[in-house]
Amino acid sequence: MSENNVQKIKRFNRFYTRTMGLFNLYTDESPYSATEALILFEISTRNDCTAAYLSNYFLLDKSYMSRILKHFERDGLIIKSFSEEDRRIQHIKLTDLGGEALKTLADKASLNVEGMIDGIAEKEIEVLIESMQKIEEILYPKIR
Amino acid sequence: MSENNVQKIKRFNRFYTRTMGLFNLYTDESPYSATEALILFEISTRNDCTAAYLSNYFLLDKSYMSRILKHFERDGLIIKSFSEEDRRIQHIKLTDLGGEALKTLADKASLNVEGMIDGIAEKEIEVLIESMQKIEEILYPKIR
DNA sequence: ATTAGAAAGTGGCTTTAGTCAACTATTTTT
DNA sequence: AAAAATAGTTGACTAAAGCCACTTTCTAAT
Repeated sequence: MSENNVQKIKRFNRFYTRTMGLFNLYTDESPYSATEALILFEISTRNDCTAAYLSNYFLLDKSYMSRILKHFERDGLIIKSFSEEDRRIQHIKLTDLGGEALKTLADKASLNVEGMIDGIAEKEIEVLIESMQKIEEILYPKIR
Repeated sequence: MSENNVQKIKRFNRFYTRTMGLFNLYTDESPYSATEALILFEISTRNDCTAAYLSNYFLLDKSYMSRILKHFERDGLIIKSFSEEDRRIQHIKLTDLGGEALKTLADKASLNVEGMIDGIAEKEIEVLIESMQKIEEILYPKIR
C-alpha cells in the first residue's frame, strides 16, 4: 500500500472538508444545526428509526441524541411511539411539520451546493458527479 | 442546472462526511483535536503564516484562533515573531517540537486513511484517487 | 424460574468549540 | 491629523458534544 496514495487521499480529505465548509453559508439563519438537519433527514428515510440507531449511525453520544430528539419532539417535528415487541424501544417518525422543517433545511443545503457548482461547465459537472459516484461505489463496501 | 445533480452532490457530501467520521479512530488518544492538527499542518506548509490568515483560511473566529495559537505557543509547538514591516502582524513558525507533534498527528491520520482503503484492490484504489483528483481539479477554481 | 448482564433511553454535570463585544496597538485612507 | 481599517488579545457568554449514573426492559446463563 503506497504511502503516496495515503498522502493523496489525505490531501483530498483536507480539500473537500474545507470546500464544504466554504459553501456552508445558508445554514446560519436556521434554528437547527447541520447535525440536526442530518438527523431529521435520516429519520425521514429510515423507517422504524430509533434513538439507538441514530446515535450509532452518527457516532454521537446516546444521551446527546436523546436530548436532540426531545427537542424535536417538543417542537413537534417527530413523534416517538413505544415498540410493541420491545418496550425499551421507541420508534421515531417525522410529523408533517417535521417534513416541512426538513424541506426548509434541505432547500438551504441545496442552495449551498448550487453555489458550489455555479459557473462550472455542464460537462465538468457531469465528470464531477461521476467521480463522486465512483468514490461512493468503491468505499461503500468499507462502511458495511 | 439540474436539481438532480444537486441531489447527487448532497448525497456524496453526506456519504463522504460520514465515511471520514467512521475512520476517525486513531485521533482520540491525542491531546490535540483534528482542527488543531489541520492548523499545525497549515502553519508547516505556509510560510509567513499569521493568525489572521489562519482564521480566515479555516473560517474560525479570530479570538478562537488566538487562543488556539496561545495554547500552541505555551506548549512550545510554535513561535510568534513580530513582523518588521508591519508591527501589528506576528509571523508564526513551527518549532522542532511542533514538527514532531505534527508528525505524530499526521501518522495517526495516515493510519485512519490506511484503514479506509485497506482491503480494496490496488486497481480500485487508483480509480479512487483519480476520482479525488478530478474533483479537486474541477472545484479548485471555485475556492479562489 | 432466577438472576446476571446487556441494551434503550433519560437526566445531571462537565468539557470543548465557537461567538460576541470591547480594547490596544499599529497601519492605511482621506 | 483625523478617521477608518486591520491584527491580535482578553473576558464573558452560548452552543455543541461527551461522560457517568440511573431506570426500565429484555436476553442469556445457570
